[in-house]
Amino acid sequence: MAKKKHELTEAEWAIVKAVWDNEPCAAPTVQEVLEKQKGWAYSTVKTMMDRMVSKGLLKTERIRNLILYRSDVTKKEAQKGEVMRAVKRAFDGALTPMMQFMLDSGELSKKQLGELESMIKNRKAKAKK
Amino acid sequence: MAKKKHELTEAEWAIVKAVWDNEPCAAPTVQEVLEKQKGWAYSTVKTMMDRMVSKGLLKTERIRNLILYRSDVTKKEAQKGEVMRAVKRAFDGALTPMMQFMLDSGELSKKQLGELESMIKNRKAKAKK
DNA sequence: TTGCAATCTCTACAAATGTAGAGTAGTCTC
DNA sequence: GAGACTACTCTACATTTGTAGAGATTGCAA
Repeated sequence: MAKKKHELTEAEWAIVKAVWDNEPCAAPTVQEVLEKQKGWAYSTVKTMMDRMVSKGLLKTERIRNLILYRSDVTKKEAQKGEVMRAVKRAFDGALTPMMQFMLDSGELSKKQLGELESMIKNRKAKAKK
Repeated sequence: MAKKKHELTEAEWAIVKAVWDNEPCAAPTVQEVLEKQKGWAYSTVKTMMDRMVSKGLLKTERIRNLILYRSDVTKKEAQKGEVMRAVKRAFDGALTPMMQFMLDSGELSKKQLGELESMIKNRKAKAKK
């Protein structure tokens, strides 16, 4: 089975995050969360969730007439899909130039840079093995 | 004037890259590039390019009946738009977790890690000032 | 049993995005 | 001038994504 591509739309992100935070949960639960964040109506949310089921992003379990939703894409999978899409589009698939771009953005504090440096050292040590 | 948000669609990326590589250029030039890459017909490309003009991503200059296109978004602006969209969607707007995620991806060689480490040190030194 | 709340289903529409063919217009060469 | 070539214009359609109201169904409490 081919590796599934997880490239979520803006609305799908909002929904899957709400599901991650509440799963297993019913559609009205997700709708309440997104009513506050986006002002979405129940039928909006339900429609999109059912589409996400069709797309393999969510899965359902029926208990009597209640439908419980669970995510079928992990947070890491979704994040990877988003990151790799950005890398592919904006940096022709090259991870390092994108990291350099982010470092050059000037939005990282000295502390954050220090943390990243430590992480890189750890990474290098492991890569040495 | 508010800062424009540059979040390009998949097709827009393909087109703007071709324009960057050839500007100023006419639509048929872009189409030839994308015919090879995507199999797109002239009218497909022209339509999308004109929509991009409406969206402020490209601009035109008419010389007799020939229309020359130029990008109205720089590579850096477009890259920033893509990166920040990914950060916002997948990491709730936090740059550092995304960089950590990328470091954890295991796709960087020891050499690349070393280069990044050097860059971070430079960045830290500058941030100290 | 009835009424109400909760949830689901059905259906619809709009905008954005992707895709393209047919027709028109201008220029250049013969 | 005619024809060929190049580029533009006009128009259309499909899919995807976003958005939602109205109606139907089920379960529980009174």
